[in-house]
Amino acid sequence: MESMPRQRRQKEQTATRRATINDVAQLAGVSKGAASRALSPDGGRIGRETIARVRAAAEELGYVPNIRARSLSAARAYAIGWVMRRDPDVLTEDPFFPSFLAGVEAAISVRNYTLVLSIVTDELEEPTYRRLASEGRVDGFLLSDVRTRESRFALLADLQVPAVALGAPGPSCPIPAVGIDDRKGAELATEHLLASGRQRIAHVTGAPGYIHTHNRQLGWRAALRKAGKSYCAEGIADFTPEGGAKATRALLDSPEPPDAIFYDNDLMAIAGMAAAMSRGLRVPRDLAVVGFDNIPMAAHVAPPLSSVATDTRDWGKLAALTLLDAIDGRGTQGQVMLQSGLVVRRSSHAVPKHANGQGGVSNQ
Amino acid sequence: MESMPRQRRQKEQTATRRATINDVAQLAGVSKGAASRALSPDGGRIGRETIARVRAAAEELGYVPNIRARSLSAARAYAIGWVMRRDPDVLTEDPFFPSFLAGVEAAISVRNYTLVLSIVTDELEEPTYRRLASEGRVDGFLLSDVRTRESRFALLADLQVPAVALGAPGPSCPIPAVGIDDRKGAELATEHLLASGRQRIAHVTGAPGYIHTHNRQLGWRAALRKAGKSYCAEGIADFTPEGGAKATRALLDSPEPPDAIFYDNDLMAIAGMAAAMSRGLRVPRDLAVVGFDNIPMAAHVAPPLSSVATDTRDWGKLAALTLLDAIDGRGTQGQVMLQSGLVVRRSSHAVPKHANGQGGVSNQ
DNA sequence: TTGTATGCGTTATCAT
DNA sequence: ATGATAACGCATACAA
Repeated sequence: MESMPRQRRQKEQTATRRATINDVAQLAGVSKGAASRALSPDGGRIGRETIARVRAAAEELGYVPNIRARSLSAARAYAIGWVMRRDPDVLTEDPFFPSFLAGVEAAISVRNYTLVLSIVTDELEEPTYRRLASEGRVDGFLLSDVRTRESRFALLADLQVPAVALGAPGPSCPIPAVGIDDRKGAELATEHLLASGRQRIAHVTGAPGYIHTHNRQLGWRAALRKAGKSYCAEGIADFTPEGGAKATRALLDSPEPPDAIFYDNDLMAIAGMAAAMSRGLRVPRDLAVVGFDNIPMAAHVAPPLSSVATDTRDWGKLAALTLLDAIDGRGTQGQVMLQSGLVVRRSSHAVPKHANGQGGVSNQ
Repeated sequence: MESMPRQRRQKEQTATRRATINDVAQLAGVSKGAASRALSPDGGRIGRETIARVRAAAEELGYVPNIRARSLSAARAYAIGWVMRRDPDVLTEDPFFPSFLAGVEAAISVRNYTLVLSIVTDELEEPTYRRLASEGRVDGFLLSDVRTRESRFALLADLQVPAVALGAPGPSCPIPAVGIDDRKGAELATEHLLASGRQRIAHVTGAPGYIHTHNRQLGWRAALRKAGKSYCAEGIADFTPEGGAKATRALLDSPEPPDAIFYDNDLMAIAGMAAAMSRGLRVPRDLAVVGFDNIPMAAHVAPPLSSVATDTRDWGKLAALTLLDAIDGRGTQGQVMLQSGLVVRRSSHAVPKHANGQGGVSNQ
C-alpha cells in the first residue's frame, strides 16, 4: 500500500471520529452536495423525501457541521470580537460585565455565533484589533468605552470590519451605536436631587475622555442650568472607588462644599459616601448621594444608594443583534438609545424642612 | 464570458483582498509549499536565502496567515472556551472577571490563541459545551465554579476535550487544576479574628455546592477547632450582597450572636457590615468583619474591610498556560494551589481590652 | 432534483 | 532544498 500520512491519523481516531457530511451522505445514499442542501436551513432545490432521509442519517450519526470548514468556505468566522482596553492597575470590578455578556450571548448563540473576548493594555489594543480582523478570527466588533477622540473608527474602516459602538457617540459616529441615554440619566439624577431640596449639587466624573463620561457631565449641567443654579463644583475621577473617594474629599474640602453629589458610577458613590461619613457627615442629611449603574450592592450599603438604572442585559442583546445585522450587510446606520430610570433609595432622601443640615436656618 | 460566481466576489474585493500565502510565494518566486516552510517558525528544511526572500515578500504584502484555513488544516481551533453558568437573576458584579481575564489573555495571546466566552443559564450549560466542542470551536475549556458534585468531568471526557479546573477540587479530580488555596485563606482570616480577641466567630458562606465554598468552610472550621472554640454559627448565603445581608441579620437575631463574621466574599461582607451597622452595631467594636477577594472597593467602604487577597491575574495566566499544555498533550496532571494573603483593615481591628463592646464593662 | 467538480488557504507529504 | 499535490470539511456553480 502507498504511504498514508493523513490516513494514519484518521485510523487512530476512527473509533471516535466525528461524522462529516460525507458520512451522512453515504449513509443516506446521496451525494455530498445533496446532503449539504438537505441540511441547509433554507432547503434549496431538493426533494422532500431526500431531506428527510438525509436529516435522519445526520441525526443517527450525531452529525454536527464543522465550523472550521464552514468558516473557510464561507469566508466567515461566525464570531464577533470584543476588545476591552483596561489599565492593569485599575482592573476594578465592572458591573457592566456579566449581565451585558449574558445579553450578548442570548443574541448570538441562536445564530450560532460566538464571542471572542480580549482584555488588553493600552499598547496592545490596536494590534489586537488588527490581529483578530486580519487573521479572520471575527466578523465584527463590539466597541466599548468609546472615546471623545476615537481612533478606532479609522482603524476599523482600514480593517474593513463592521462594528457597533456601545454608547451614544453622537451624530458624527460613522458606525451604528447602541447605548444608554447617559445624558438623560444624569439629568434625572440631578433633577431628583434638586427636587429633594439640595442647593449645591456637585458632580464626580468617571475617567475623562470617554463619551459616556462626557454625556453624564452634560446631563448634570443641563439640569442645573434649567433650574437656574450656578453652583457647579466638579471632581474629575476615574470610575474607581479610590478615585471617587479622593474626589469627594477634595469637594468637601472646598470653601463652598456641596450638599449633594452625583457620581458617574456606583463604585465611586459608595466610596464617596464612606469618605464623607468618615468625616462625620451624615448621608443623606448633610450630603445626598446618587450613583449610576444600580449595581446589586447599591441596595445593600448603608445608607442604601440611589442610582440610575439600565437594563444592561437588553443593551447587550440589542447591541449584538445590531452587529449581526451589520455583518449581514443589513446596515442599521442609526443610533439607538436605551432609556434609563432612577432608583431612589435613602442616600438621597429629602431632608425634612425642620432639619436641613449645615447652613440651614429653620426651626419647624 | 461564462458566469463567474467566485470570480465576481474576488473581483470586487480585488482592491483590498488580503494577501494569501500564494501571493507571497508568487512574489518571492517560489512554490506555495516552500513559502509555507519559510514562514513556519521552526524553519524546516529550507534554504536561508529562500527564507529571507519569502519573509521579505510576506512583509511587503502585509501577509497574515488566515487562521480559518490553518484551523481546518491543523484540525485545531486555536481558541479556548470558557462557559460560565450564571443565574440571570443573580448576575452580581464578579470581581474575579476582569483581572482573571487579563491574565488569561496575557498567556494565550502570545501563542496566538483566543478566548471564546459564553455566559449561560443552567439549562444551556451542557449544550453549550457540546456545541463548542463538537463544532470544533475550541481546543479546550477553562472550568470555573467547580461543583462538589461535578457532572462536567464526565461531559468533557465524553467530548474528548482537555480542560483545566479553576479551583482546588481535591485528589479525585480527573483533570489538572489551578486554584487558590481557599481553605488556607479562610483559616488565615479566622485565625486573625481569633488573634484579635474575638470569641464567637461566625461564617457566612457562598452558594452551597461549590468546591470553593466548601473549602472556605473547612478552613474556618479548622481554625476554630485548632483554637478549641465550640461556637460555630453559620449562615448559608450565595455570594450576593442581598444574601450576605440576610444571613447577617439571621445571625445577629440568634440567641447567641457572633462578635465576628467571616464572609466568603467581599460583596457579602460589605452588605453584612451595612446590615449590622444599621442595627446600631459598631464595626469593628461590636462586630469584626473579614471578607474574601479583596476587591478594590474593600479599601473604600466605612470601615475599610479586611479581606483575603489573591493575585487573580496570575491565577488566570497560570490556568491558561496549564490548559495550553494540556492541549499540546503535555499533561501536567497535578493541581496547583496559589497562596493567598490577608489584608488587614479596620473592620477587624482588635478591640482595646478596656473597651470591648456589648457585654463589656468599659468606660472611656 | 441530483451528482460532480471546484474553491476556500493552509499544512504536510511525496517526489524531484 | 524545493516544487507539486493531496487533504482538511463544507458550500456551491454547473452539468446532467
